[in-house]
Amino acid sequence: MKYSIDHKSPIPLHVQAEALLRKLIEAEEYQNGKTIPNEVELAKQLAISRTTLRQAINKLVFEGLLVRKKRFGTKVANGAVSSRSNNWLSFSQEMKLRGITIKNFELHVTWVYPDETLANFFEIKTDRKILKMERVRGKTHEPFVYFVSYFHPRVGLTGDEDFKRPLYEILENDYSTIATLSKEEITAIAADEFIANKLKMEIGSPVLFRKRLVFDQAERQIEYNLGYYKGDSFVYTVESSR
Amino acid sequence: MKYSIDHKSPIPLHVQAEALLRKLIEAEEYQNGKTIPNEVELAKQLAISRTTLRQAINKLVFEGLLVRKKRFGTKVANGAVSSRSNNWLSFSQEMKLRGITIKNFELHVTWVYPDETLANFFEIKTDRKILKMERVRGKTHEPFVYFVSYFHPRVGLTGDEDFKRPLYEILENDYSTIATLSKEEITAIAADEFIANKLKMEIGSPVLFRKRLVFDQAERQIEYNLGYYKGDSFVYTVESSR
DNA sequence: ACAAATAATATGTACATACATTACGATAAA
DNA sequence: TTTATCGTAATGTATGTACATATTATTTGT
Repeated sequence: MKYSIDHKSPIPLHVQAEALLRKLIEAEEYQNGKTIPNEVELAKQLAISRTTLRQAINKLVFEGLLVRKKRFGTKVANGAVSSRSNNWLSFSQEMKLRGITIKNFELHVTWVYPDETLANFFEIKTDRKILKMERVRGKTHEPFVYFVSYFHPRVGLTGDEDFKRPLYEILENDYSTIATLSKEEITAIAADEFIANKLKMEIGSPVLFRKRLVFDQAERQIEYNLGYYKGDSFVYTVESSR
Repeated sequence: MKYSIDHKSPIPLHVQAEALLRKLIEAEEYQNGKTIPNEVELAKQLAISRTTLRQAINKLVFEGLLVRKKRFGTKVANGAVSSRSNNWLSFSQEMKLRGITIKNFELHVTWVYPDETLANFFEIKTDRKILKMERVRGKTHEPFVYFVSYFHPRVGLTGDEDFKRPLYEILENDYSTIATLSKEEITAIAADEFIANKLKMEIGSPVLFRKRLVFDQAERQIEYNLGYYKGDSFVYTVESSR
């Protein structure tokens, strides 16, 4: 066992255990589809109680990373290895499999000071930095999707943390922010007067309405987005309320 | 206390407790923003141990329905009251707030036998019924969005279970299917040769690509969708793989 | 040889218990 | 009046223990 648990650390044991399991899965120490050691055994190895270990495993099961099966054991979910499988890279790989080639994408992540509006939205002060993420996805030199997302400081990103190493590592050390889930709902609607006016487009133009729920252990936030075509690029505005 | 827990029932106590809390929140017995009784007290009331009660609360916290705060207590998440808040009804209400009126929507839910393709996709036999959900959203008599979704029998719907009472009630009694989360990712892309061919449309036409992760405690499933405009209606096809 | 009973082994459920941590409020000291 | 300190009430963390349940593997009976 390469890694182990530090009983003197202020970080809760179950959180450490969760992180450790994540690492082992990601490093494919525990491989795709294979079972991990049984709870009693593993608890003994890590020198923690089975109850505590289960707390850690539960989270990963809930996330879909691990799958429990009685008598058989707990295995790494098939095709779901590591948190990487939901990120941009795997996305483009999947697209490739479908015969779609995607080139020239850009990703820009920065910490910025929010303007008045955003600060209000997040209910923080303007001197507290938030994470800004811009994504441009393109195909043969023509970018056609542009995302801008801002994240509340409390929300430690949302599952595709893998986009940029250094940042990922920063977050990796603060496991209190890890249990984050997001849920999205997107609808294609026709712009009515209100929206058409707001976006300076004609009534009836197709608009994407995106509702995004981000929730960590602490609180839930809702983000609204309106997306529309502008020329030959697709613009995604962070609209929103809470 | 109107409801209580049946210690003789084969249904696990923590599952019963979870269901009970859900009911109380939904019935607004425990109101939006208000704290629920403290854990020690509530455990005593329900005649279960605090540990067991916490197991139930944990799930709801993870879902975002409840919010814990030390010293203060556990409150019903603000603006998130009951599972209803994420469903179609609340959606249209929100739209109304934004000045958009949505009328004439239809919702059709049936249990159907899957065809060969779908059965393959879900890895079930063709004699096992699956849930089919059709949604039409319209505005002033013109439907502009059409959804078709199929759900794996194991997945007990995904959070907007509230669309039709009888069915919701069926599921309500099988709490093993309740801990379901879904995660969606939608991208607007320009159709390339592959897609254009598949959907019989011109290269470059705007297409929605939807990737949907549904995972319950047992397993994770991925659903891919391609959406496109056909005349003045929007068609959403269930594509995909697992 | 094959079916039925049984054992073994993993997770699942449940409890009692203890102490840690956090944050607010009240009280005391400067 | 302001600042420290301390008490308290909630959740947070952690363990030990016990028995239930489901599933596979083995043994037993015909």
